[in-house]
Amino acid sequence: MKEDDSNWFSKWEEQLPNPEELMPLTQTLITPDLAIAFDIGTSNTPHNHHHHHHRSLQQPSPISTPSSQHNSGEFDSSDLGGGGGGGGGGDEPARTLKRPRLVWTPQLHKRFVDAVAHLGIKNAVPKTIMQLMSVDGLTRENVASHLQKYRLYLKRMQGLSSGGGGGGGGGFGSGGDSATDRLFASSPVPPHFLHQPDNYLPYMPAAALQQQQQQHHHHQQMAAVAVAGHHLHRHFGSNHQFLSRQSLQPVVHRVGTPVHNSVSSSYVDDLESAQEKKALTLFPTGDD
DNA sequence: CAAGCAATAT
DNA sequence: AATATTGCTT
Repeated sequence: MKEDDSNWFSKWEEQLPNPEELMPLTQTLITPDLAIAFDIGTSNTPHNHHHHHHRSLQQPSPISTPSSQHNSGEFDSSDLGGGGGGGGGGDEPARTLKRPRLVWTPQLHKRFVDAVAHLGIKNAVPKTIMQLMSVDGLTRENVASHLQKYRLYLKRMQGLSSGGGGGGGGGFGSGGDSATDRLFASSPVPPHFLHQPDNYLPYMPAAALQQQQQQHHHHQQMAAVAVAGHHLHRHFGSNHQFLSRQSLQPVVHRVGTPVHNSVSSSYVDDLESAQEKKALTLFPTGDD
């Protein structure tokens, strides 16, 4: 029996490239206008009239999508977002702008799980998780939706497996694992997730609580947001994945806060289940 | 308003 | 299928 395409696809998932490797980080992917136009609205920012809308939501990433193995670096990213893209005449699409669907890559999910783990179940609410993840482009709703699903996944698991559940690579319902579960299963589930949320870590989350949507730091953080231009099809031809990075804003960021943002830097993503034990230093504290 | 959750929509 | 969105409750 030959392993069908799913095989390479699976491997691709696991070996998921880190942003650093793929992203030359040549330019800001999301323009400030766009950024504020979109996600900030989640909290407040009633209305900013900005008649300037760039539609450069995504750029043709140099990334070879799994399917485009032999991509020639063509940018067919085309419209996307609508930005209206090319819409032609109308350049007032800002109102109807829709964000592309977020693709939860294993790496991104890992970040999500890490955030939840470090926050504790109790403090792990969408807004906080979102802030802790520090991923540009992530909205509260993105997280909320994912969190909901994730909780269902956890519950589902508590029922059938007490032992294999958390194991990275564990978690396989006997016959009940859907592809969705594969995503969730790709990251190690902290043990206390599966139990009753007894009061753990009564302290510590303080450092994590930052109020700011706008990111600061002009350094490498990890932002791996992939957006689907169209429906995801794992077929050759049309499949674009874009890794976006943090968009740096010219915003003056105050250093007056005695609290260090070590939050973001405290993250160390390690791929434990990876075949390769390449320890990814997402936050090279040394290169600073 | 934010969060949680089920149902529903795309 | 995977996410987003909506409705309703807390």
